Amino acid sequence: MELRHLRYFVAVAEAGSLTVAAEQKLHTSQPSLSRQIRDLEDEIGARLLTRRARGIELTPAGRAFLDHARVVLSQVEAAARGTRTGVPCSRQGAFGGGLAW
Amino acid sequence: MELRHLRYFVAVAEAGSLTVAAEQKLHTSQPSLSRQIRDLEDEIGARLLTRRARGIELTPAGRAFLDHARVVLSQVEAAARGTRTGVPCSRQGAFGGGLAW
DNA sequence: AGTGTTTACGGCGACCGTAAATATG
DNA sequence: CATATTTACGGTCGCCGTAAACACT
Repeated sequence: MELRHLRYFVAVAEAGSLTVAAEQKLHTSQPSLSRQIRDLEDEIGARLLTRRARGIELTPAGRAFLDHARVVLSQVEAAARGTRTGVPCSRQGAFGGGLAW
Repeated sequence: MELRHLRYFVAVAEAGSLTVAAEQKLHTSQPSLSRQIRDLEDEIGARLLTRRARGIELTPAGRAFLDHARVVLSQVEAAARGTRTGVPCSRQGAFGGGLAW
């Protein structure tokens, strides 16, 4: 698993559609995104979203994983910025700037 | 940045050497590892370790980032396992099993 | 039929491994 | 001079994009 998978999954969950997430949020092709999400589900070993005729819907597992993914991504960003600027993590605000830890 | 960079950096920090980390922990080539660490430093915008004649040493920024990286990696693992098994994150032990969040 | 996702397939970029070069004590 | 890291250089694997096929309403 790579951060790319988390970024892709969050975008899909927020857009509610593979097509919309690919074109408007990730600026990649929809088939490529479909493959990455499939790979993520295979690695986790659980179905994260149900494919419907009009977009997708999150499974319970998908909703749980979405929370995890958001936290991880925000913390990665906070780690990079905090390390770069020398600001200790405990001084950073929660979410959008990462959690304090 | 990808999780690969975090995994590589943690291995190097724990081994205290690019060579040892590459051969014994990551089972990859040392030059490839060297490049990935360099890329990570470039993206963060800070030197994470000082190259010495006998292995490496962490900079203050490196020590800070190491803490971040460990937390992120453990949370990613916890997210995957928690989602797979259906166990809510709050029921998982801290470290080695990820933090509760 | 129309929207949306999946599968098939070729191209290209990035990581990787080997080998040579550089640095440090 | 020995150890360790960096740079150079091909090879190969995987991601990406286009096109066609499939599913559902």
